[in-house]
Amino acid sequence: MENKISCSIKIVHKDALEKACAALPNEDTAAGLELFFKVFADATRIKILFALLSTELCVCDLCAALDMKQSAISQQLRFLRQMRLVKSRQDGKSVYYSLNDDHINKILLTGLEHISEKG
Amino acid sequence: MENKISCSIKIVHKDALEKACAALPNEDTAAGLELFFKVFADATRIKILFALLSTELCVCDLCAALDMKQSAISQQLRFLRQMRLVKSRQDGKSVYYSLNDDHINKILLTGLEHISEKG
DNA sequence: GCTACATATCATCAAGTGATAATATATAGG
DNA sequence: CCTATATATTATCACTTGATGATATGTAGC
Repeated sequence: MENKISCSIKIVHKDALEKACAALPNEDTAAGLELFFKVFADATRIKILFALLSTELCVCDLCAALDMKQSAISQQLRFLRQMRLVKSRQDGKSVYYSLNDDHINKILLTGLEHISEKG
Repeated sequence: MENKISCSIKIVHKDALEKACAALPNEDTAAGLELFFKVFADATRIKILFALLSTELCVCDLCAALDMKQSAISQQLRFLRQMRLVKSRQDGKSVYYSLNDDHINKILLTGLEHISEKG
């Protein structure tokens, strides 16, 4: 029998299963991680963040840099603002966006390292 | 005129725009980063990775630990395998999965740090 | 070969996502 | 106040995604 027990229908490995369950994050943590990584899981948002790494930019600048429609940029900026990754300040008719999180650079670099390692 | 030039319709900031464009990743890099982060942008995959951090597990174990259908687990495992984040070995009728990437722990920790900082 | 079990794959479907066009809001200048 | 510009918001739509059920593949024991 080694370390196997019957679990309703299937056979599972008792010790391993207990370890696995103990290692699992709770639902809130899992959802939080999912949301955190989702922010970076989109090419448009990634480009916006890279652009803002170099300098503060208004919405128009981002539209020009990414060659995308203003509404699309604004929508992604709203998401990034809600996630507290960017902040905005108004000056005249323009709204200037800049990064609001010191870790963004590190996070993006982690990703870059990873994809450069894989062929 | 400060630093503004006319760009087709809108007004952009020349210096800032040049910096932003220079900072942009190319399409391949952006797509690679998007894919990389997408792997972690799903609660089911996150749970699988956490579970595998603790020990090697067969598909059945993961189904039990996450309380999900076998086909759903297998699909996510296939994706993780294609991304080279996990590897599998067959032993009898079971297939055992384990992590195939040293950075997974670090990446997950980065996410955990980040969400714990935000209220 | 037949059966039982474990895993993989496939088809389907509901939900989420992101770009677009259209519209609304806000600001500056006359 | 009226106009032009900049940004935000909304509705729509095509596309993606992830879970499910059904089915196929594969392995072990008889």
